[in-house]
Amino acid sequence: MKARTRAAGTARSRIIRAARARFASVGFEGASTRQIAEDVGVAQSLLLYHFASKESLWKAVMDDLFVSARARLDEAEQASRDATIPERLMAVARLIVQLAAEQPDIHRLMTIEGRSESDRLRWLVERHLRPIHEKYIAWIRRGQRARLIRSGDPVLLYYSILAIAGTTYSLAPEIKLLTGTTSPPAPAAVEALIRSLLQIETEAP
Amino acid sequence: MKARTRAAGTARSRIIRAARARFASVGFEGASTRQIAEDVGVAQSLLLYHFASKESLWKAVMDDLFVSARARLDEAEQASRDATIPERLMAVARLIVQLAAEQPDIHRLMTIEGRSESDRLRWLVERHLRPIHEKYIAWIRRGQRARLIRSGDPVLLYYSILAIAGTTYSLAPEIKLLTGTTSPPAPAAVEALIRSLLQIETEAP
DNA sequence: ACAGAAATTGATCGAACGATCAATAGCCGG
DNA sequence: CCGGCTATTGATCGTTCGATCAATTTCTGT
Repeated sequence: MKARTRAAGTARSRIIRAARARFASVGFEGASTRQIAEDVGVAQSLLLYHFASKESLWKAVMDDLFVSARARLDEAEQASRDATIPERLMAVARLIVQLAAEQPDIHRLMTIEGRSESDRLRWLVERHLRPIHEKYIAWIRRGQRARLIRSGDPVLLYYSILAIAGTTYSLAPEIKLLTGTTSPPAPAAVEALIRSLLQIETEAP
Repeated sequence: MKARTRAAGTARSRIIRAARARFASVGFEGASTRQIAEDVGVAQSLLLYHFASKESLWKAVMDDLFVSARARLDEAEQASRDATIPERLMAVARLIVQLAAEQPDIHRLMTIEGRSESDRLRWLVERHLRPIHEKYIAWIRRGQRARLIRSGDPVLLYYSILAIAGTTYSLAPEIKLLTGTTSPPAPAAVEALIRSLLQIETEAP
């Protein structure tokens, strides 16, 4: 059992990593299990041994992504436990920017899936997105009631944060072609933009 | 000749419209010419008669999209000819928001293509994106020199405008599933967010 | 060392893919 | 009313897709 998990783990995780990259660049329908298998260097039939179908492989990729993301979000929440609501929100936003910069595939995968009402999107919303999003949208509401965050539809504000944080890094290939710039913007610059957007005053300690 | 163009026009344009929807929802690789043909109600071979290949169909979709978009952008520029740079930029931003709301497929298509460095992206950047983007990025620079727009990387600011304007409407299915909201945010609310982002003072006439 | 379970492979299925092409239907100028 | 072009179709090619399965290698517990 221990050994099985370890042995399968390495192959499984290599498959998940390759699948994440493929799904992120050409979408679910465009990605092929054969191409993913070739990326990893294993037989195509091995993919469907570890994951019953292409769809369960996709779900495994998403689970893998969100389990670690949610753990880090919980950390950030705990670390900012004693701060004001706007600053707690900015702490979360900072982590979101950081995650987007480290793994632009996250935003790519979500924008690919979020645009058409599919069964996969429904699964993703109920399993991962709702628990995260509803919490932070509630935070925005609290901040607005205290007049510490600009007014306006909290959902719109929340998705704008995700949009700014993600787009900058997920569209890096386009920006590179357009400007010739090789290195993407620093997370701190993106964070400052989000602060402007929410009209949160910079702390003056 | 006249009759050919008209007769071909209707079929051609119906194919382009259906192809745009398919490419926007499942990406280039995921879309199939057979599925598009079925949407239109014509034979699959007709697609490859009007457009030599799947790739030229995609290019025709993009041309169709950008020709009208650029015309409307030119209009907006002309109409705001005598305003200050920040207000001219806001006029353009307002139109971008409006376009994104009317045709969310635009943003979907661009975010699908912009994430991996493909020949199609190179074609898109050189043919359509560069002429548009470079102009407005230069506008942002001018506004910053006059201290009328917040400082920071102009490219980052520009892509943030596109991100906020587009994401709100292109991720409508996700937002609908998450919140149950049926109607997307009003363009005016999105425009106000962009104004906050750029730290452009509201006109006080 | 060996039995049994787990991991991995190669062959193969039917379906769908992009593309090609010959045949036909529809139209317009004369 | 017909001759010539255009638009449209249906059949078909080779390839690739997701999936299944039996055979084989690799590992593990005893």
